[in-house]
Amino acid sequence: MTDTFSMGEGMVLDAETVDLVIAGMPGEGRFNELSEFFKILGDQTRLKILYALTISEMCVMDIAAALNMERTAISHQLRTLKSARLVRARRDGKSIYYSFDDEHVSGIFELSLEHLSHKSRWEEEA
Amino acid sequence: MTDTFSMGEGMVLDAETVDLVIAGMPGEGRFNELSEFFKILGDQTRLKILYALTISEMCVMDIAAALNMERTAISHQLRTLKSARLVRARRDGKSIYYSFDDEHVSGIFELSLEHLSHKSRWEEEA
DNA sequence: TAAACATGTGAATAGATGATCACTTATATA
DNA sequence: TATATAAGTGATCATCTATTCACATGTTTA
Repeated sequence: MTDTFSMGEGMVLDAETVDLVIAGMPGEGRFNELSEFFKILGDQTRLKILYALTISEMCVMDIAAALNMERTAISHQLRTLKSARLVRARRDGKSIYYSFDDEHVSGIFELSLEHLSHKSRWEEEA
Repeated sequence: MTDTFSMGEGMVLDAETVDLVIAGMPGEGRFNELSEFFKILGDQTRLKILYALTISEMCVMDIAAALNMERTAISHQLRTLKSARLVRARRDGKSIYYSFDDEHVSGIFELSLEHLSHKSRWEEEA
């Protein structure tokens, strides 16, 4: 038996593995960044906006028209995407045009799309 | 002026782009799968569990000990991860051991970790 | 079989979130 | 400058979600 106490939480079965996990565990801030990033992608409206921006930079009203949604809803989501530095805004007259903030981000996004569409389990069950 | 109506929603500035986006837009189900997948990854506890499982398969109490969290909380999240087919359960006596459901999933996960840790903006601001 | 152990489950609660509405800001133009 | 246009903002509301608590299920072993 390798049972032992750890972190004042109670018995563990495999103390060695638990210690390994704890030792290698990334910091709290790291997990926070990661989860925040995925949270942003965890919304259909935002995903659709990002998809639209892979076609071309677009102004708010055109995005709203393409997604058949209210402008304010799009505006709110664009604000979220902008805060997360996923998209960038550029003013041109009365309109404001949005696009991916950089290729790095659009890269991650398109790569995720690719991997998940690659005949995965999620596809099978649709 | 290329202004025109589209989808009964109102004026658009660039009808061509809007139509392009609409034409190429993946189905609703597709976006649903995608957002569901990212939603799962958009939680610190679940990310930590997944990280732990990259080290080794583990039982519930050991995961709870490693993350310094209550067992029921871990149990609930494991249920979520299992429903999403991200992890698999294997009973061994009193314990139930969890691991990644397949390499495809752990691949996506580790790849995401890699890409985001690659000196991205999120790192800079931490 | 009874007790101990590992995990699962459902209800409850607090906190987060997305869409909508009314309103404001900013720009262009008649 | 007054009006129209495009977008942003703050409050509200309905919904969702992560954790906790009390308890149930399933397994081992004394």
